Amino acid sequence: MVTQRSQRSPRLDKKQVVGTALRLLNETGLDGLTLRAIAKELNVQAPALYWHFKNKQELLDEMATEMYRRMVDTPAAAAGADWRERLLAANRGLRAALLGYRDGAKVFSGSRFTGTLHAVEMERTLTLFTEAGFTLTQAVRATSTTYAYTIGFVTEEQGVQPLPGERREGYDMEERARRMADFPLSAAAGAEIFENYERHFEEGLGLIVAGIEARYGIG
Amino acid sequence: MVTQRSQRSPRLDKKQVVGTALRLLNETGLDGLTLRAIAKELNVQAPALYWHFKNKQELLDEMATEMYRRMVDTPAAAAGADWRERLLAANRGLRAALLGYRDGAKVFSGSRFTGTLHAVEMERTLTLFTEAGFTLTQAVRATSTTYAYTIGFVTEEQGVQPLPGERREGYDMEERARRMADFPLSAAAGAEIFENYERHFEEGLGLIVAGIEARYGIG
DNA sequence: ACGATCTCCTTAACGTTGTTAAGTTCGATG
DNA sequence: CATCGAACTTAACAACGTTAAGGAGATCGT
Repeated sequence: MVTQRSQRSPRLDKKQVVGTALRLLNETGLDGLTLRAIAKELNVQAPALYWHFKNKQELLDEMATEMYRRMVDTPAAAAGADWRERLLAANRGLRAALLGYRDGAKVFSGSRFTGTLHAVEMERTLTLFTEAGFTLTQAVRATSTTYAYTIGFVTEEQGVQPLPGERREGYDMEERARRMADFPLSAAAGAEIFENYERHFEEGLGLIVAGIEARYGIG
Repeated sequence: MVTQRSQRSPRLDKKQVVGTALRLLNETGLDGLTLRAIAKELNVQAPALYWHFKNKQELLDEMATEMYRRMVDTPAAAAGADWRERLLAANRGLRAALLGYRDGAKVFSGSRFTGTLHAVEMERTLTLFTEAGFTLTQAVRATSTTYAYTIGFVTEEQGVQPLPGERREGYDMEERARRMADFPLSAAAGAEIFENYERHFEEGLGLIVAGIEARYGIG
């Protein structure tokens, strides 16, 4: 039987698969991201992927790691000499990275990093914080509190707005207003919550930074 | 053919299905929570569930709503006359509710509430906050910042520790210490992060509360 | 009392999914 | 040039969510 590979493409490697999967993620969403779809995009049959990955979760782990890698490579996300600038930049960068992919927050929080890049970055951050006067415990709590906030925030955000510009079905503001007729404050709050995610995120992040300053006495 | 129902149980209703599904969730996890498994538990065939729910997502939405309902019914979670006590109680209650079910945070953040109970509760909270001196915008941001934090925190927590006491594979502390040999601060931070979730959560929540006080000037 | 109707479930089946087993191609190596 | 291992293929499996069609049993109007 004739070989099926219509296109004589060079051999697959992990990086290529991960890159294709990430690109496809934006078109299909996490639910639609099947191994067969990824394989088709690579002119390959689905089981071929099992040569490079133990299973789908391992591919997802690699995707999350690649998302993180690209985030770190973004100059803005790694900037900041002062601890406060760094904290802001890191979390803005994280949010931007997650928003860069449909269901980005879900992929991220459902996977585990491979390699040690995240450790390198963590070490750098903790060093900067302890040198700024934080104890190690304080440094850990400051950074992981904002981290949890950002992950939670974007998870919510992408539940409503899968990609910037799009809007998930069932989030019709008019219909919401109708159901909220008996709850005036909540109705008014809706506009605050479901619009202007950017500003909303900044404000929350600012609250946490203010709390760190107040609580740990480091201005 | 003889009827297959071995046990002449009374008829199904939504509440019963949701309750069974929630109980089963703790045994199987979200991945193992199949319609067939739920149906078997109810001595029913899988398609029977489609009489009560449009699809699986609608059942998950109902499960999330029921989780919320039980949370609100817990006295501790609804307590607090002062805004600060209320904020603490609400988020401790939320975390406890999520930890009550395996993959609770995932179920919660992947679903949408049905009914208007959450609106009732939101209205109550926003009323309390505005009466305490917050503007509506401030009230919304204070509450939803802590909400995002809690969701994000427990998502992380359950990624490592599916149920209190259990521990997901791949989170062996010894092996982690070995990989972190070149990153002393991060290695030391590990103990801080992966143990003592309770205290860690409280500390982060405290940071946000302190930030709200500092930023909005409401003591 | 009795057929009609509606509710709630059953059986059967479909297409898709992740994954495994076994065989095939092909470039590098001895 | 034969050999061998890496990197694929085809074929198949069990399990999943979901739909279609039908059947039992209570309820109701007459």
